[in-house]
Amino acid sequence: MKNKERIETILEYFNAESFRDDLIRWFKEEQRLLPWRENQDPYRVWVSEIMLQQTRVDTVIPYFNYFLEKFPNPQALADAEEQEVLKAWEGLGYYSRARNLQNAVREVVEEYGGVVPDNPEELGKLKGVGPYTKGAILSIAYDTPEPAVDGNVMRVLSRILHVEDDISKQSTRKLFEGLVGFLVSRHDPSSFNQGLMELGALICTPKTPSCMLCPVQNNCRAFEQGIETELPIKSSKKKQKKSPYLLLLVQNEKGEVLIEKRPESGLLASLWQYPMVPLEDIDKETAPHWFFGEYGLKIELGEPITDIRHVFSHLIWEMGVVRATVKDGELDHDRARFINPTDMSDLPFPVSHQKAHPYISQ
DNA sequence: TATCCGTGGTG
DNA sequence: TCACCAAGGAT
Repeated sequence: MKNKERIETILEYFNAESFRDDLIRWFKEEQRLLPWRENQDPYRVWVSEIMLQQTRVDTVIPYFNYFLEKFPNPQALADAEEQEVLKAWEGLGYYSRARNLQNAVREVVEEYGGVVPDNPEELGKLKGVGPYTKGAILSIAYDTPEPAVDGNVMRVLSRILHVEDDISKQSTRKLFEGLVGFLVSRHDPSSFNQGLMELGALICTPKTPSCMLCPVQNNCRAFEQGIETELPIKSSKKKQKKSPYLLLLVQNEKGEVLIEKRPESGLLASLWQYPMVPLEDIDKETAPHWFFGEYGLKIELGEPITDIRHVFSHLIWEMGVVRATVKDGELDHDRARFINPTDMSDLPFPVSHQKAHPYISQ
């Protein structure tokens, strides 16, 4: 297995014993007192892990307390109406978590006598229980040495072990599960897994980690090299923002078409384009008669021609192309002019070709 | 594999 | 102001 070789390479000169001991010692001394840490009740651990998915600890605490007051055990949650459960979840977000949790709890009540399974196979089949939650329940509630890899763990171990894999890729999580599988304490897997997450939450934070306070600083390769803020590698999949426009083909009495020059700096600097108006700036009351104030023209909108979509790395223009004719006024603008369409025969023409650029180089 | 699912905090 | 998140999972 290729992953196994990588794991062995990564851990070859790593002092796992020292790391484990320091981490667990620190966790036992410094861990926050949280409601779900009062005992090892698998049901409480389960509920807490679901609530904590993509959700801050401070946000979860009051919900957790209320939820367990209302549904103190699997039977109580199984017997409740779904609307009752959703009501208790109201404001937490990701409401499918609540529905899945209740469905899974009902399955536990019916299939396992109300006892949360203590093995990976049965646990992993439950709705809403993925690889992380499965490992968290097994290790925290049942002291089983299973990896529980979440965002904290990947960030912490990326730094500790100097792993440069992109943590936004799903395959990377498997690498870290393999690494934790070797590193996890057989003696106290609960404190080890929780310690990794607690370290990520309190010390090894995303932007400005408190390395001077870190209990495992001596075993951190990123700190040793001064690159802790460079890790983890995470390809920001920030989705392109969509910007809807109206692209106007404004014709004067000679049949010429209006084009404008973009600003000299910024996106597509100094390139010519057909006038584009953000859709949100258009007053639908005045359409189709429209005073094109910026250019000193009064125009009348014609029929829509087509839609053009232009994708940049960081944004998307979605342009509705509309024909328009000049009704009145004189062009008065230093960065706009009318051009004879036949002069543009060799230039990209956005109307006739969907994939062509909406702007004109010159 | 990429997207979607919610909300409130933050630099 | 606003992108980026914070103990993921389902599809």
